[in-house]
Amino acid sequence: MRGLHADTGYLLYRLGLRSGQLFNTFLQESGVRLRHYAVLRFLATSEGALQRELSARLGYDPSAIVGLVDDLEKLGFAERRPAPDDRRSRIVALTQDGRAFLRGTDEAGLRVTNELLDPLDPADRETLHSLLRRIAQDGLA
Amino acid sequence: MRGLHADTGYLLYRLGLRSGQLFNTFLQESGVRLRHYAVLRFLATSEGALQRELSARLGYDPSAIVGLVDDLEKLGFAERRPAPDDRRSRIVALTQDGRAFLRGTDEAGLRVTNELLDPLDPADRETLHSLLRRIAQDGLA
DNA sequence: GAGCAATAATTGTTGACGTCAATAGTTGTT
DNA sequence: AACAACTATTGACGTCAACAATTATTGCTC
Repeated sequence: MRGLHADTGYLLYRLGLRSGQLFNTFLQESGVRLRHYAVLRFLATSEGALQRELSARLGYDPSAIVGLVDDLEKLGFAERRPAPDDRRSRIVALTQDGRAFLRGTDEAGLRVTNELLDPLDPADRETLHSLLRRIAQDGLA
Repeated sequence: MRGLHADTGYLLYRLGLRSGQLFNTFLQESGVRLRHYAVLRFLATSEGALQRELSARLGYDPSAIVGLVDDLEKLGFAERRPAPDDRRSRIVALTQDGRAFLRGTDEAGLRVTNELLDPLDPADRETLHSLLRRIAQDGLA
C-alpha cells in the first residue's frame, strides 16, 4: 500500500478543502462566504451578467446562483435588472456598495494564496498556477 | 479587478471539489465514500491509530470520525480495539478485509488522477505532484 | 399563426460535508 | 478527595452540491 498522499487527485482534494476553509475564514467577518465572493469578483469583470452566465462560468448549479444572488441583493452588493431582449433572463450587476466591498476585500484572495503557498517561491507559484489552470481548463471557467 | 480564477487558492478550491466528486463517483459502487476511503488509507500507513489521531491528521471533526469508523466496522474493513494504557481511547486498525479492499481500489485513485490530470503529460504531473506535496507538508497528514 | 421543443430562472428535495454544544467515562493533578 | 483536562460519543444545525420538476418565455416549424 502506498502512502496516503501518493495520489495527486487525493492531494488536490485535501488542499482544496484547506483552501476553501482559509477563504471562508478571511471572509467570515464580511458576512459573505466564498461562493458569494466568487460571484462578486466575476461581476466586477463583466459589467453585468445573466444568471446562466454566472452558472456556466463559475461552475455553480443554476439553482445555487439564485440563492447567492438573493443574498447579495439583501446585502445591497448586487441587483437584478430585467434583460432588455429576453424577459426570462435577469441581468445581475454590482452596486456601488458591491464595488466598495470588493475594494475593501481586495487582498483577501492574495492573503489566502500567500498563506497557502508559503513553502513555495515565486517561480514555483507561477508553475503551480499554470499547471492548475491547464487542469481547470475544461469545465471550469 | 480580476476574476477569482486568477487566484491560485481559489483554483485549488475548485479543483479539490472536482477531485472529491470524482473520487465519490468511483467509490460509489464499493459502498464507501471519500471520507471512509481517507480513513482507510491513513490506517494502512499507521498500523492502528487512536480516533483522536485520525481526527487530527485527517482534519475531520472527532464526531465525524465516530460515524466513519462505525461504518467501516459494519463493513468489516476496520475494528476498534481497546487501548492498553488508556481506557478512554480506542485503537482503530484495518482488518484483513480492509486491506484487501484497499488493494482492490488501489486503482480508483489512479483512475481519478488520470481523468483529472488528463491535459498534463507525465513530466508535468510529476512537477505538480511534488509542488502539492510541498504545500501539503505542514498540517496535512 | 398554432403547436411545440428549448431555454432562464426558480423551487424543492436529497445527500455529503462540516461545525458546534453537551454528555459520560476516564485520567492526571493538586 | 476534588477538580480540571481529555476521549469518544450523541445530537442539532447549517453549508454545499447534484438533481428533478415547475413556471414563464422564446424560437422553431409546419
